[in-house]
Amino acid sequence: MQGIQATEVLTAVESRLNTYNVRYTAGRRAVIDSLAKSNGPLSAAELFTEIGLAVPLSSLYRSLTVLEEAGVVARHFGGNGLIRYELAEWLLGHHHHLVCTECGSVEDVSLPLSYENQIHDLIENIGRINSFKPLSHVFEIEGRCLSCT
Amino acid sequence: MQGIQATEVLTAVESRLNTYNVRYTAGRRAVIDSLAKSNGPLSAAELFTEIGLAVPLSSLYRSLTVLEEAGVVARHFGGNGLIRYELAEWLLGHHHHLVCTECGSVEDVSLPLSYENQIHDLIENIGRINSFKPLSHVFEIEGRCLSCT
DNA sequence: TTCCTTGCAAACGATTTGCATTGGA
DNA sequence: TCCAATGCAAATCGTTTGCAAGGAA
Repeated sequence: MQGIQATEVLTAVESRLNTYNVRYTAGRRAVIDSLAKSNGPLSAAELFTEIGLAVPLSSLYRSLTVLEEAGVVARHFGGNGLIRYELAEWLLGHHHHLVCTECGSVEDVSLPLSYENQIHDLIENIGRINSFKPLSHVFEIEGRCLSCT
Repeated sequence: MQGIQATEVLTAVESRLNTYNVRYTAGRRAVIDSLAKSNGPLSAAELFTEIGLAVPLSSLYRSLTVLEEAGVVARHFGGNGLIRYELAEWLLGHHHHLVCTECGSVEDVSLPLSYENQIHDLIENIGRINSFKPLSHVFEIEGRCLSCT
């Protein structure tokens, strides 16, 4: 994990929201806390049950929108068509996802640097071949997780 | 493109649907024709305007469901959260997607075999490291397409 | 006839929005 | 105080379904 430490996440988010003039309210804290605890991206529904019914769904969505605009949360459109949310890359570190086709869970994985370099070079070459300017990429592995084997 | 020739696609689909006892009706033909002409996956809405208003959306969705069950069409959950449809891999050949973050278009790309091998090996290794049994993968490159540069 | 397919309209789940109220700086 | 943030209910979007009518074997 090249991201900052878990304990630092909260203060990092707080200062970032300050510079964006966005209040760090209880509802938004609850979202950040849940995402920081999770070891994979969560859908709105998962966050809802996770947080408890204290925060209504509509507020949850509004929090997610605001937090995304402030750059502390990232949307993630993954296999199976669900929208999931996770902390932004500068907080969490660059990573990829293992998606279990059985139970639907999504787990973060960090790859060894040599693997990331390989992927990076591949993408550069593909972009060059196709006159396409690559900015980011989605690289997910689908399969069976340990508990679903 | 390791898929079969475009002219053969239609007859290949027809014989496959026959073995599945699924009729190859005008509406379904329209779907297959549009997908065969496209050089990237299409959403239901895109297919709708593409085909013309002759086929109502609900029938379009039903066609897509049937064609997917028969294995001639594949769903694809991509960036920006839209569900897009494309011909199955045995018709189209294995490929990846270039997703334009500007205009939202998705273009198919076939990679040189050596690249595919690299990706395959990477995935195998990652699976081994994480005790995760890889079955398939999503590898998409996001960036600016030629006309949006 | 019999079963598959279609069209329309209504239902549905996920997400967004309007508006009046609350709460923090 | 004042504006941002919230809660609720209603609206919206993409997709699915019930049901009755149409069409092929």
